[in-house]
Amino acid sequence: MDISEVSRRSGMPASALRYYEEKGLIVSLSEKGQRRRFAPAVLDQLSMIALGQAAGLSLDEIQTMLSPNGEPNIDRQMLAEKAADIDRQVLRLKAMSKGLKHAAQCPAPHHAQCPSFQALMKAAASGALERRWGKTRLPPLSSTTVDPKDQE
Amino acid sequence: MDISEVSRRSGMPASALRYYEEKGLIVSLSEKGQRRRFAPAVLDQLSMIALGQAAGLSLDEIQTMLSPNGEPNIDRQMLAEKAADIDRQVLRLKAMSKGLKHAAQCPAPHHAQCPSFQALMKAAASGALERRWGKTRLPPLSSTTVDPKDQE
DNA sequence: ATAGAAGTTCAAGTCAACTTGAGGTCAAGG
DNA sequence: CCTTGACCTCAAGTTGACTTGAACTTCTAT
Repeated sequence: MDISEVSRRSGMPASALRYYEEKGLIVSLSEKGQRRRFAPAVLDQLSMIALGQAAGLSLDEIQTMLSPNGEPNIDRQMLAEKAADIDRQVLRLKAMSKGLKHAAQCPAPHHAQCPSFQALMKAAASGALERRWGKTRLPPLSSTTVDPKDQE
Repeated sequence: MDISEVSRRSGMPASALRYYEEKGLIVSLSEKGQRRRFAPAVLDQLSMIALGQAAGLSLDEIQTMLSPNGEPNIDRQMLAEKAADIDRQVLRLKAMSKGLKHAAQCPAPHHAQCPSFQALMKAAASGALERRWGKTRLPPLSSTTVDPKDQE
């Protein structure tokens, strides 16, 4: 498969594929300067990458999970920790979703002043604010926002 | 309260507080060039900001949710969409957590080759890959990684 | 054989959410 | 009075994951 086919089938832009290869997350056959050719298995790997990203893992983390390199026990440890992180994240997200759903149909003129919204959020916030999670930020996660140039 | 007290009580660095004020997420009393003084309510707002971030909202989105400005009905709509986004994200995260937990104690030498891991991941990936979520990326989310300078 | 579509490399740009640094102000304590 | 330290502003730097552009090469189809 050439890069355009992989791009088409995976949904990822060719530039991203080159970037992943440069980072060592995927491999391509043939020499440098020549056109890349990919084995079909690369599609599975791209699924894994996308999934890992959806779960909040960095490319570096995904790489250590997928590549057959150094200590394998550190892996297991790390995986368990990541799973725990994700579980905590799930709890926070559930609370937030609940709060947002309430706010979406709350009769109060402005939800920042709505007492029950405040109560929900305050409950949810305990634990969210206690510690700041290093550099951990969450992005827009806008499924509904599809800016036009993405469609090109 | 002066900025250092807000910083201490909220856990956010002073630089972030200035940044939030510049962006219009919080307000301070007194003139420019003078030292900032904050009303106690700012702590609640900071909780909301942190919580919104934990739920994957951008500062811009948080701002439109919190500020008493333009159309209020666009708000409701957006809130409901965000809640739905978050629910979808929860599903993906649960699948990922499950997969990771399995991988953490899977007997296969390398989980990329473990059949049941692959099955789990493949199931989870359906939907994660179908569409790419605009520019949506997820960050490290490392609760366990506390780099030393954060403690300073 | 040759146009042009599609590929290549490498450097530089982008974006969000901050942080860091330089240089300046101001109030209080010794 | 003068130093110290907490504060101020404004500009520039950081990080991760890519994207974009320029300049060049290589397939593919006519």
